[in-house]
Amino acid sequence: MSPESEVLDPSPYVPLSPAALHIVLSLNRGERHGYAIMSDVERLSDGVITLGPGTLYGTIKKLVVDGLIEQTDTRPDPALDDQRRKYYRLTALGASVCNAEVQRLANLVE
Amino acid sequence: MSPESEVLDPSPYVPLSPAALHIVLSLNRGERHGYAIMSDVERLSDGVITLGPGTLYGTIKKLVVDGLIEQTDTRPDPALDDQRRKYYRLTALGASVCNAEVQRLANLVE
DNA sequence: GACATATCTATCCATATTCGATATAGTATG
DNA sequence: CATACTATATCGAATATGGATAGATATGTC
Repeated sequence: MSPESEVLDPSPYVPLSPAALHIVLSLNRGERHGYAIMSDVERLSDGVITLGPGTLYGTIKKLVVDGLIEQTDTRPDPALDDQRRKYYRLTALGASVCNAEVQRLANLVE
Repeated sequence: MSPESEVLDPSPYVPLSPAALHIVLSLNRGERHGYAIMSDVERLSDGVITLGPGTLYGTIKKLVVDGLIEQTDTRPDPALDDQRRKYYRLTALGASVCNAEVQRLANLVE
């Protein structure tokens, strides 16, 4: 077991709360800002899952503190950008936790 | 749309809370009493999911009130029984919600 | 430009959910 | 009987969620 794989051990973070799971799954598809995550989750779940602002920004803050996601410096083309936005991406740890959660859920549904 | 299928509409109950989901999934495999549900969930999740007594019995009570599960009258062979146990099974509504949840999670993990 | 509307982040509070401690009692084993 | 395990149940603390509200920026339209 290499030191790196120990650092990336997802077990302390699984299971994720439902909100954290959906945020991580959305970021697993690519970098996004908060509001885009919310829209993404609602669209992909056909409106079944709706993250209120309290849940969205509160959970994002917690995921940053836990080191599962991080804010990015890179901004898109200024013509498409919006200065209010904060973009996030999965960390290596976050990707590890995401994979573990997907595996757990896949087992759950057989 | 028949009246029956409207009555069994799972949409007001999805998504289930994580604890409710695991209890319903366990009962989908057969009738069980509370403590057996707890052991079942822990075993099937390789110890990742542990339902404390507060979560277990509190969630069972809520699921009964909502009509997703119901207590059974039938007891097993007295030699194998334990009078303290309360056995539960899914209702038709509970089975409908279980299917909807499994479908939702399957979509989530692609 | 002026104006209304939509986007975007954020906090607050009420409610819902979960965890762990504690309690009580039946059952099994030696 | 004595001990450990099984089984249900409640309580309070901690955590998670939803909805109201706010305020700032961006976009569309006249």
